[in-house]
Amino acid sequence: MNEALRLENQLCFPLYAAAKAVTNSYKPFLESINLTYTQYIVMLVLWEKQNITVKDLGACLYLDSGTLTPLLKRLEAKGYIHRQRSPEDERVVEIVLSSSGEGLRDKAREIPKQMAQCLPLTDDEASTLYRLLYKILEQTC
Amino acid sequence: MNEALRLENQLCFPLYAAAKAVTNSYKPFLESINLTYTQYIVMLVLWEKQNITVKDLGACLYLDSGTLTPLLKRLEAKGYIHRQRSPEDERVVEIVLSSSGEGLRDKAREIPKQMAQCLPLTDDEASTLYRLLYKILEQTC
DNA sequence: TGTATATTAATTGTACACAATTTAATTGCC
DNA sequence: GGCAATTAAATTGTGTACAATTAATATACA
Repeated sequence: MNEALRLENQLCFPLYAAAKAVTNSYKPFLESINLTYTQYIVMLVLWEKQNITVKDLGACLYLDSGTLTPLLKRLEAKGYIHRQRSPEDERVVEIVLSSSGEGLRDKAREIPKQMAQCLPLTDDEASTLYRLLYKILEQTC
Repeated sequence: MNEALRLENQLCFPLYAAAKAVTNSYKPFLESINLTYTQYIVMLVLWEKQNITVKDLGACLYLDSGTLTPLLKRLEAKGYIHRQRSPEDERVVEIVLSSSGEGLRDKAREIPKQMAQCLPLTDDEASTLYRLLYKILEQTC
């Protein structure tokens, strides 16, 4: 028997499944502001920065233009952002928060607290998990 | 300013991003046996069980028929599995490992070790992470 | 200056994920 | 036995993800 190939001996699987479980548990909260999970993390960046290029957004979120371009067009269609070519460099697309997107921030304010209540972790466990996940994110080959 | 909405204060984001990073780092290994990551975890289950219903497979892996049905058809097209309706209950589809799928196990034997070398975690860190992730998986509302 | 190289988004194609619905088969209950 | 309710997959539709290619623009440098 090959113990190494047993599903329960994999670390990747609970990581994969827990990530899906958590993003799914956001859905009821995000539905009320008409966002998917990925759209939500894009809005998190824009609520901090007001504007950012597609390239930098991709670097922040580990997403490429194949994912971002259609997603940003959907956010634009919902009126939360504007997309415009940079006048200095026509290759660059700037994403700018609209006033409607800015207003969404107030409605989102309670979401982190509500989500924290969904997660069955103590503060210590959450900070341990946070540290280990960033270690993976920054150093996995 | 709303600290709670800052990207760096979210636990969900490193979870989401690390899960993607890890499944992506499987790609070079899985390419050699012509599997995607999700197909790989399906094969892990079949290498343990030989056969299983679609329903039970979905319960193991937290996937529904909308994901599994087309994925299993692709695995069948590659010759790794057979799909057959149960004679006792025609609603049920049984997934059975083919001899080609069985043979794939030998080629997969080294993958867990290779992946462990990609992850920058000590054994202790890995087991802590494992425990926290299963806690999330089993108890998140 | 003109051209090769590099950079940035967009596009194309494949493969998940999952909600919602549909279809077929089975079970429960009178 | 007959019909409502339930169950299991499949289907449909939307939205990621990401590799690979393309198109447009900018830069470097001979």
